[in-house]
Parts: sequence; structure tokens; C-alpha cells
Amino acid sequence: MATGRNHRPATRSRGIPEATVARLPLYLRALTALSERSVPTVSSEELAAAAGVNSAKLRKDFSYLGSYGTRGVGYDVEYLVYQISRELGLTQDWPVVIVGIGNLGAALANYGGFASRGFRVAALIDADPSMTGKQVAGMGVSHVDDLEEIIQVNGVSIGVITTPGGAAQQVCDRLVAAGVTSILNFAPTVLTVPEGVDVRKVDLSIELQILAFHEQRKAADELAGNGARVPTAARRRAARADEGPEGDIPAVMPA
Amino acid sequence: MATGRNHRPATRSRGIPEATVARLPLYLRALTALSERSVPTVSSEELAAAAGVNSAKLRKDFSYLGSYGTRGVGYDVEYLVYQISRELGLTQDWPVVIVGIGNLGAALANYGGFASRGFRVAALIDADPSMTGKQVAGMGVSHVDDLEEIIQVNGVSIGVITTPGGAAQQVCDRLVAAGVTSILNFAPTVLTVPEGVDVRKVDLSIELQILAFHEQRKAADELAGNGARVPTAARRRAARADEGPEGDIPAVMPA
DNA sequence: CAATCTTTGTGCACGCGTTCACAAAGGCAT
DNA sequence: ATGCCTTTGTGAACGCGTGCACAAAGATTG
Ligand SMILES: NC(=O)c1ccc[n+]([C@@H]2O[C@H](COP(=O)([O-])OP(=O)(O)OC[C@H]3O[C@@H](n4cnc5c(N)ncnc54)[C@H](O)[C@@H]3O)[C@@H](O)[C@H]2O)c1
Ligand SMILES: NC(=O)c1ccc[n+]([C@@H]2O[C@H](COP(=O)([O-])OP(=O)(O)OC[C@H]3O[C@@H](n4cnc5c(N)ncnc54)[C@H](O)[C@@H]3O)[C@@H](O)[C@H]2O)c1
Repeated sequence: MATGRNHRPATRSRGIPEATVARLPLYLRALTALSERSVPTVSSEELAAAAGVNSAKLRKDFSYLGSYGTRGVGYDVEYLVYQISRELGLTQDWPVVIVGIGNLGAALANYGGFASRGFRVAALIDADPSMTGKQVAGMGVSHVDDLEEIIQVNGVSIGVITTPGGAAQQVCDRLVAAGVTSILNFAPTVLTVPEGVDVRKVDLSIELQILAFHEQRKAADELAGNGARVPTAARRRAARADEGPEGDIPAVMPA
Repeated sequence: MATGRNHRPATRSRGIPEATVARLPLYLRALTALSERSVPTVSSEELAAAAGVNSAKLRKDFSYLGSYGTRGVGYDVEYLVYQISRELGLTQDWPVVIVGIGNLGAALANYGGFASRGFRVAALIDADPSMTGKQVAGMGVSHVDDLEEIIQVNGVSIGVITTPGGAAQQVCDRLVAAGVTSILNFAPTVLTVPEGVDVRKVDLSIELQILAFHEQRKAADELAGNGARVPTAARRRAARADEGPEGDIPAVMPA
């Protein structure tokens, strides 16, 4: 997903399917909420509803971790929180660095959701000399010249890239050379990394374009006569479009 | 996706597989770069490399759009840019609203990548009265009381939610009631929406947890004796962990 | 015009992920 | 202790997505 799905060639890691791994954080979030309300046990049906998934899927997912449920009762919330946390590696502390402290990088630095799951921002790094030493989210910004040393000293294995697209590959190379083996990339760039390094990408622009595709299809459906299922603010916009995007004949031919 | 994948029950929209739709923006980005360099044609092999995918996959993806290539030559870049843009609905203008102008919402408002693909920020909306009227990214912040009117007047069909998790469902409900039919959700909340409304989610925390899982697995592999494939800054951290996470016997039993 | 070379478009097989449906397991009431 | 009721854990079937491999198509060269 972001989704980002472009990494390891689906090597089942210790038998846990990639799709399951991607859902574990979802379950963990729902379970944490239950735990805070002191709910002792939960059935697969309830938990699945809270996480927004099918209950059979949830049970199968948990079956990869082992048999942690009790038939007729459900799952012990606290125990499951612990098991999933352990499986995801959240029982240990993960120092991360953020490279590129602009709009997005600063927002991420201010984000509380980091620390709440064992991710600690070890450093904020930027190439702009005028940024060096500035305080962002209560932390001084380091210069990119010190990148390697910061990685080494803090034992950082996860890097977040929020530089402009043009600098992303270069920053990525330096991170990897310094020892980072997992990268979360927000820049609109396809990163090339050596084997053994994981990259996940988050691309807002892609998400919007996917939404636009479905939006257009819905608008076309409405025009085609299928009654609207939902009141739509954009209906007038769709009606205004004279040439539907459903045209069978391309409007332009290749040069 | 961020790969959010939790929406429509895989209803093939006009015969184009969901996985293909998710890749079209990737191709479009690569093609746009080629177009700016005035490259006239490109082979599936070259384009696939630029987009970071398998060339057979790319050709199959394009085959869903029609036969736009020329055997022995490749694809006409300009023509393909147009066809994919049309398919994704980017030939029209999509007004969007951002609700929740905090750290992240402000960063998104400042993001140039919006406008470059036909997405226009129609309004910034926040519940905090002290935000109302303030300038963010050269645009005045509107109060959430005016949400419905803004949606109606601008014909907005896409909404971006960057409020705290607790407010997300409520904001979502108002957006949908006002006519929004596509939502991009950054809050760590499972949104419930009526049929016909698309939701995609971007969750930084989930992405990091997935990376942590693989990171832990890599560390465990190294300890198990498989020689390190990549120099790793976190190696000393892994070595420091006395009790490996590979333990067969759970350390804690349910209460 | 014919031979050759390049590259597309796709048939096919395989594997992963999802979902149904149900037997087995365990709690609980009587 | 026995029977009932709830819920798990999983076998099996199915559908989607991926990638190989190749025939067909068209450009290009002589
Ligand atoms: N702002 C958003 O909402 C948003 C959304 C999605 C994606 N993105 C992407 O995220 C990235 C950052 O966006 P932004 O709006 O924060 O941009 P920005 O220009 O505000 O910030 C970029 C920062 O990176 C720093 N930088 C540049 N080159 C560097 C290098 N080689 N090493 C270290 N730091 C370097 C710059 O000094 C700057 O501070 C861009 O690639 C953008 O496309 C942004
Ligand atoms: N900051 C990040 O980098 C980041 C990363 C990932 C996810 N998130 C998520 O994005 C959301 C926003 O994060 P943030 O750091 O920008 O938080 P923030 O507190 O800085 O901003 C939230 C904004 O939403 C506004 N708001 C609250 N209730 C509202 C309502 N009912 N209607 C309209 N506006 C309302 C607040 O006034 C505030 O301005 C959170 O859910 C967070 O978990 C943030």
C-alpha cells in the first residue's frame, strides 16, 4: 500500500504473510483502545468490526501468530496487545531520523503518534545551513554533513525522507551507506536500494489520483442513468461536462 | 496502498483492475518527466524501469486502456500522458477541501504537488475559532460551521481529513452529508461511510510499524548466523538484545 | 520487396489473499 | 456430569494479480 507495496518479492517472513503484517497495526490500535477502556476479552467479530475487516480474515491472521484465543469466549485483550507488539518489534525502541525539515518534515517532527509506538525521533536533518541549529518540535536541526555520524552514534536503522524529489535518491544512498536498512519515503521518487533494504512510500498525489479515478467513474455512472445512491455536491459539475470521458473514439491521435 | 486497500469490494471499474489503477499515477509521473525532456517515444522496458515495475506488468496494464503502443518502437509519450490523464480524470479540475488545519493540514495546504495534477484546494477548514480568517498557504481558513456551504458552492467531491482521530468520523459524516463522495483520511481512525463513498487512508504509524517488523526480522536473521548482507548501523542494538524475539515460549500467560 | 530485428500484446500457469462454512473446543447452566 | 451454546481455528474453493514466454506486428535495412 500506502500503501506502498513495492518491496520484498513477497518472501513470507517467518511464515507471516505480508498482508497480515500490514493489518497487525490496525488490530493493535483497536486493541489498545479496548485496553484503555479496561475491556478484558473481545471476540473476533467485535474486534474485526472495530478494525474494519472481515472476522474470518482476522482469525486467520491471528492463527499465524499462534492460538491465542479461547473458544466460546474470545481473545484476551492484554495478552493480544503484548503478542502483536512483540511480533511487530514494538517492545523495543526504534530511533528514527527525519531528513528534509520543510513543511512535511516539520509536521512529522511535531507528530505525537511517533513516540506512542516506540518510535523515537533521534534527529532532524536538513541541508539548508540556515536551518541548522533551529528548534523544531523542541529539537535542534542538524546539518546533513553530520548524517553519517548521527546514524552511527544513535544506531538508527529507520530513516524518513521528506526532501524534494530531486534530492531523495542521493539522501537515500547516504542513509543506506551509513547503515539504515528501512526507509519511509514521502518524496515522489522511485528509490533504488540494495537488497536487504526495505522501502515503503507514501504518496499523497497518487492517493488523490486514485480517488479522482473512482470519482469520475461514479459521475459517469450517474450520467448513464443509474440513479444516484448518494446526494452529490459534484453532480452539477458532472452535468456541466459536455463531452463525457466515456468517449469510445480517442480525441487525439499520436503524432 | 499507502496503500489503503479497504474500500470497494474489488468491483472492477469499467474492466480496469484496481491494482492497475493504483499504478497509473506512477506511470504518469515517469511519462511526464520524459515529456519534459522532449523524449518522443519510450519502450515498455525503459518506462517500467523508470516506474520501478516489471515490464510485462506495465504492458498488461496499458492493454486495459487499449492498444496505444507500436510494435518494434514503443509508446508515444505525449499520447500516453493524455490517455492516462483522461483515464484518471485529471483532464478536469477537482476542487478539494482540507479539514483540520494543524501541523499536517497546513503542510498539505502548502504542498505544491496538489495543483500540479489538477487538484485545487478550494478551502481550508478548522473548528478552532482562533484559526478562522488566518492565512495559511496564502488562503484564509474557514470555520467548520461553513463546511456545508463551502462544499455546495464549490461543488467539492473530494475531502481530506487531518483532524485528530476523535473528530474524524464526525467530520466525515458532515462531509458526506454535504455531498463529498471521496475522502482521504490521515487520522488514525476507521471511518464508516455509506455505500458509494470511497475512503483511502494514509497512516504513517502503520507504515513505520511494518518497517519495524521487517527490521526486527532482519536483526533476528543476522543473529541466527546468516552473514549480514548490508552494513547495519543497528547491529550493535540487535546484539545488545539478550532475549531474542524468536523465543518459542511466550514470556507471559493470559491472566 | 524480402529478410531481419525489435517490441508489443496476451495466453497461461502459478501463488497469494480472501471468504465461506463447519468441526472441534471450551465455557456455562442445570 | 451432561448437554447446550458460543466462538475459535482451519480446510477448501475461488478470484485476483503477477510474470514467463512467445507469436504477431510493424519498423528498418539492404
Ligand atoms: N508538504 C506536503 O504536504 C507533502 C505531501 C506529500 C508529499 N510531499 C513531498 O515531501 C517532500 C517535502 O515536501 P515539503 O512540502 O516539506 O517541501 P519543503 O521544500 O518545504 O521541504 C524540503 C526540505 O528539504 C530540505 N532539503 C533539500 N535538499 C536536501 C538534502 N539533499 N538533504 C537534506 N535536506 C534537504 C530543504 O532544505 C527543505 O527544508 C517533497 O518531495 C514533496 O513532494 C509533501
Ligand atoms: N502531524 C503528522 O505528521 C501526522 C502524521 C500522520 C498522521 N497524523 C494525523 O493527522 C491528524 C492531524 O495531525 P496534526 O499533527 O496536524 O494535529 P493538530 O492537532 O496539529 O491539528 C489538528 C487540527 O484539527 C482541528 N480540529 C479539531 N477538531 C476539529 C473538527 N471537529 N473540525 C475541524 N477541525 C478540527 C484543530 O483545531 C487543529 O487545528 C491527527 O489525526 C494525526 O494523528 C498526523
